[in-house]
Amino acid sequence: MADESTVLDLSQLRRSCSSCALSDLCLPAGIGGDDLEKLDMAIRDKRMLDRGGALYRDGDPFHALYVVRSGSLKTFVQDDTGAMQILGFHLPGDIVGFDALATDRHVSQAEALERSSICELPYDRLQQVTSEVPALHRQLMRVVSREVVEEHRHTVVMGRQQAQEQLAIFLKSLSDRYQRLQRDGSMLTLSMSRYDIANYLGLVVETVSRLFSRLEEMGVLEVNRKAVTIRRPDLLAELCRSSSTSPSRQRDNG
Amino acid sequence: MADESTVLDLSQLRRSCSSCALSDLCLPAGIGGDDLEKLDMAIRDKRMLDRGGALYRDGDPFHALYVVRSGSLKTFVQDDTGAMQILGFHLPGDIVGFDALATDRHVSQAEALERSSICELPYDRLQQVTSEVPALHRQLMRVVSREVVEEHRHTVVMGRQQAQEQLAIFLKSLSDRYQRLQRDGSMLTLSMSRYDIANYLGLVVETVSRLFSRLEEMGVLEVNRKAVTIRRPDLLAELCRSSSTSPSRQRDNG
DNA sequence: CGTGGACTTGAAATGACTCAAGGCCGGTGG
DNA sequence: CCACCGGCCTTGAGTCATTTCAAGTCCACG
Repeated sequence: MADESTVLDLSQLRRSCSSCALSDLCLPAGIGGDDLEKLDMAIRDKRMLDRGGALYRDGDPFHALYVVRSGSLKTFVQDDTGAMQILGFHLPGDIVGFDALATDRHVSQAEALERSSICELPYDRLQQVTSEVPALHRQLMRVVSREVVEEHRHTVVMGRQQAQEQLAIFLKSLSDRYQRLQRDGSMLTLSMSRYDIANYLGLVVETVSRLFSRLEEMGVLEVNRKAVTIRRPDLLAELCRSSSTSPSRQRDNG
Repeated sequence: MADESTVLDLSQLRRSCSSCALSDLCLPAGIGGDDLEKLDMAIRDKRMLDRGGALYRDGDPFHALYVVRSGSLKTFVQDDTGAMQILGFHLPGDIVGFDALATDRHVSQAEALERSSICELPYDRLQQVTSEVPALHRQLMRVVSREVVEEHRHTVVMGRQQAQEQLAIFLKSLSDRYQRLQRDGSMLTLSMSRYDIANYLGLVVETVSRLFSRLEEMGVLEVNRKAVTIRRPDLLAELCRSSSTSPSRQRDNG
């Protein structure tokens, strides 16, 4: 799966949403034949990023949206002291860069977690196509809305009081995303570090490490560095909503 | 401020983005005269909500975006057990409802925190106008991008380890929003309950209550139920980045 | 004036953090 | 090929902030 991009002929993959396995996940979803050709015209050459390579940095002028083709990214913000907060992990089919639309400058950063291939969608070309293809406009709004909903999910995870619950939800959601990509949802390859996971969840790395060990002891997971196997999906699902019985968060008491 | 909406003539306010004090904050920002008229056509009658009144519920079919004109809202999700997670608090000029664009159904809820006046923007009309006014399309993307960035901010707050820091940032950000609305940023009226604040930050209500007391003891705030006065903005700003010296979150160690 | 919900406060329990040490692995250079 | 190094990860012990549990107060409202 990791070397897919190196095996395929790069030039062949240029401008070919129709031939892309992700077409029904990312932008072209629900867009017909002729319009798809027009969309292809808006896509610039793919871009390869090595692990740690930056797709964009805080303050960069906005000029494109990006689709992950293979590999994975993290997006994050850093405050003036250099403290980082991870905003999301992005798998193939995910689109990043929406943060810059408001101010024409990126206000977050995107970085490859492993060798990754990225589709670049220059925004001026995209706008041009959008004006010709109303369906694409609608689709673009859908995609950015998906982003909003995805961040709601992140908020819900961070709002949990129990760290174990947070990690369980994180793993389950990763598993779900794997399945949507036709991968085996029980065999996760965590391209992000434990530090990243901890940061994403608002925890410290030791807590995350201990939780992995605990979940392994419980027989839920089999952990081997970055390779995590979900042995008991049923138990994992259980843990996602276990101690949600805390009364203060229980209801809508406004 | 709370009775502004009742003082003004309701019918006069209908379809009048140009006469709205919020015009440079919400959708019409950066849209010229003629186009503004067209936009006005997309706006349906205003809607009043009483405290606790629902603007939309989880599962409701999508048909409009909403602008807060006066008052305030909270948006939140509830899981199957009824546990709530607050996603945001929304002041005049804020637009809500973007969550539904992806699936044509709302996947969150919006509820008034006090008597509030809402502009309704039926999406089909909006789309119609959008096709005639390209600048509006661009503006719409800007606005939803602002939403994305705003949620990033929420994520950063929730990621903090110290509850006091979280509350300080929450109050400071509320103060900043007040100032953008030409209000006195040092006199906050918390229309949301302590439960809501706690939930929004991922804490329990007792912790929030204690923190208010502590901040008052420290001379930072003067707390009087829902009325909070910021006595020492300098100290408050200090607290926002105080204990950010925790090493695990410090840098980008991926 | 009484009731109920929101809020506050105290005391105790606990789960996550901090600090510290050690293990593991991949990469590098001899 | 092996030894060394450094970063990532794990584990342990102790501390502490936050949660939990339990009263009790305040205020709005009927």
